[in-house]
Amino acid sequence: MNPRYHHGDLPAALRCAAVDVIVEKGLANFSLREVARRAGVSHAAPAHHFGDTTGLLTSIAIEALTKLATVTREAASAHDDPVERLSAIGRAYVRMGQEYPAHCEVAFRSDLVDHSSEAYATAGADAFGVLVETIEALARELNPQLAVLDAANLCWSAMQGLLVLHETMLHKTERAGGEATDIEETATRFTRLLVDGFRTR
Amino acid sequence: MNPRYHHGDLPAALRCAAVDVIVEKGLANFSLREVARRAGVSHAAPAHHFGDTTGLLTSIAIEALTKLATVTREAASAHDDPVERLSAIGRAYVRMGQEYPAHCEVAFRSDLVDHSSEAYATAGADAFGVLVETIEALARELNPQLAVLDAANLCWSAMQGLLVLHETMLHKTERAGGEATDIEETATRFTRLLVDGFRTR
DNA sequence: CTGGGATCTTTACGCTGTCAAGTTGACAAT
DNA sequence: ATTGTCAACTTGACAGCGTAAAGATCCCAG
Repeated sequence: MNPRYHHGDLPAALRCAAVDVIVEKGLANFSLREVARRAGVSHAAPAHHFGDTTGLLTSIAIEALTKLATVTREAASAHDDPVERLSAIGRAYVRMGQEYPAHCEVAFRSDLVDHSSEAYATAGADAFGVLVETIEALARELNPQLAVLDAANLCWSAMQGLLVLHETMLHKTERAGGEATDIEETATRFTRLLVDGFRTR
Repeated sequence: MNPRYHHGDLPAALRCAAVDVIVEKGLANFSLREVARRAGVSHAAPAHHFGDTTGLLTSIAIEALTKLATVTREAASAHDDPVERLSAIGRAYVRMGQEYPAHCEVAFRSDLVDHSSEAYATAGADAFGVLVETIEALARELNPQLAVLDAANLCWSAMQGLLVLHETMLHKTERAGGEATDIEETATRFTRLLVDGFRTR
């Protein structure tokens, strides 16, 4: 269509290459030069578009949050019952963590992304909005006095924590001779515990 | 007492220097050479003791988990009521995240620490044990059918997520014109929600 | 007092991010 | 048609980094 200098859309190509690098070599061994190499451009090209490693990773984080909003919104729309909706959102969250590990690894790393970015904030707010809406519906139906924002933050924290700690949890149960648990099932059980609480009812 | 080559205990000195570097320049700009410089030794000395960046950071992660076990155990022992105990553990967890940010930033970063380390696994199991014991007591008193392991994992995930997301949460409420919330208070409210659930009782 | 192993230093190499300066292409005004 | 200008890269150079190999220094066992 509109080929610019050498590429159609170099920033997007660089984002893809970056994701590949992260998946293959890990975030610790990530390098801008390697990214440039894979995209077939000179080593300084990324800096021109993103300025910085932080710039490139922030761009990926924004992609991640945008996709997260889409995925959870879809999952939520498949159910009427708010509890089911919440459960579906949780599953969608951790499923995305499996399907796009690089994106999710970057999304909330405050040392790697530019938190003052406007686009990052709005994308995050959008994704969080899906959760808040669902919990508002849940509150309307099950508990008008529920502190909606706290509950939403707790859900988010729980799923985020699950994503980060799942590997550790697996190692732990493995050591104890237990059976490996699927992360989506765990997310479902977490949701049930969140809604019902630890006490008997 | 027993000064070896140049130091009394170089590995410990290196760990301290590493923590300082992380606090000052962030994990992203961490470098072994800088650590060596601060400890007053040659740039290759760290490698001799820890082999690798991963080795040094794993060592710090083990310190973190050990301290976490101590801190939460202390906090728990101050209360009799298991719900209060759980709440105190949560507060202790996030308080440690504030007091030892470098340690906590490293502790669960699967890309930076060696998960196959024996010491790391046992330290983690010890810290987790405190939580499990408390929740077992809670289950005995409030709900014999509670899935203790799930509940413990959920608590851990929630507090870990809170630690990671708290900065993001602040940015969010700030944008919405809300008041800044203390992380320990948030942890307390999270615990209450976890125990009571989202439904009315 | 004499080896030998542990602890650290020195030297050297390739890779990295960053900066300054140059090159190339597209397009608008003249 | 030429020129000017701007964006999109490339090229070259530099200091800092991790790592590995080889040398120096200390401690202690025999």
